[in-house]
Amino acid sequence: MSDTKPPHITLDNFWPYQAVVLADQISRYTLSVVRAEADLNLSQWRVLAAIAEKPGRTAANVTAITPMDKTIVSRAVSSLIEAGLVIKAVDSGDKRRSSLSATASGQSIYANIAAKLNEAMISSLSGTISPEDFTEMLKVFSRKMVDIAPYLKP
Amino acid sequence: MSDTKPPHITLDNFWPYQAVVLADQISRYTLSVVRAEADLNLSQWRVLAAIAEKPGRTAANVTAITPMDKTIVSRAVSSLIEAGLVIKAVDSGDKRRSSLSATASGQSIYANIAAKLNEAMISSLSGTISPEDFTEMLKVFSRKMVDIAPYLKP
DNA sequence: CATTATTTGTTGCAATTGCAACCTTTTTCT
DNA sequence: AGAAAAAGGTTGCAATTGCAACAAATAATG
Repeated sequence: MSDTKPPHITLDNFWPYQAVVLADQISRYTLSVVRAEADLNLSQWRVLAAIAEKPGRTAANVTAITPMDKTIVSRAVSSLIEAGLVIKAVDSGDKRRSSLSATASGQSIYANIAAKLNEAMISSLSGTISPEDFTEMLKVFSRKMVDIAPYLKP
Repeated sequence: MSDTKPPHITLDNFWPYQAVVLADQISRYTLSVVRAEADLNLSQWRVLAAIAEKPGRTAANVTAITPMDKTIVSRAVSSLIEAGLVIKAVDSGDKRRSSLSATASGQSIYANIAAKLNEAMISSLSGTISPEDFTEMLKVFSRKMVDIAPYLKP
């Protein structure tokens, strides 16, 4: 289908690498906000966000939508519970799983940080690209992920 | 300028988070290829790539184009030298810096892994979006991050 | 020129992560 | 039903990272 000559690949024109660099910047920025607003690390923040935005998720659910493995989620949940931001309720039908939800305090911290992150990201968009175009780009991004997935779990 | 109602943010519609998830998948896939082809970790691979694609770079140069801090680069360079993939030449004009370059063995490993990664990523794009469009998209993303940068280094 | 500040790179140490092994509870298979 | 396999979580340990403190060399300043 394509007989285009293989282009010379360097880090700065290899999109997967650029995506990694970008994500690293996003993570560092996020971490700085999270640290300024609460005593949490990035993993804990991600788990709290996943639970707060949709109460009732189990650890496995959180693992599925997150770039963390179950080890990290398990530890993050423990510390969030200890910190009083999350509570765990063992499922009555299946004693292996527990549904997680944020306490009032957890919800409040989540809402506060989410608002700050959202504001920063939104403002970074203004004047560069329309929200519609950006949404379109995001869809492409997501599709990429699906395409790449088969390579990922060999 | 904008009085659009604040949308409800969740992880799956918050683009910075999606970018992080995508990057994580890319990194994991890259690591699997790197491990299959050489005895290197991700940091070592990134440093090797940076040096092999443009010989003469210093550790500071590598740090600048990479999502790693100088600590990690320093350690990666040490191990790459020890493994015989990279050599270091102290700059005659400025004895603090050393210009780095890949040995024949380092070049060969680099070329091999880069080709495999490139092939996989290209094929993952086919039929969804052209590499050019995708690169364009990434540029927009990068510009975003430049906008955010002021928030980043407080 | 002497002193102070910057740049380049390295090292120690604590925090975070990744992997594998493991325990329980369900599910599947015969 | 009973045995084997799978799912949901947890824990130990080694590898990797991040941060701060340092040393050495060069640049900047009075």
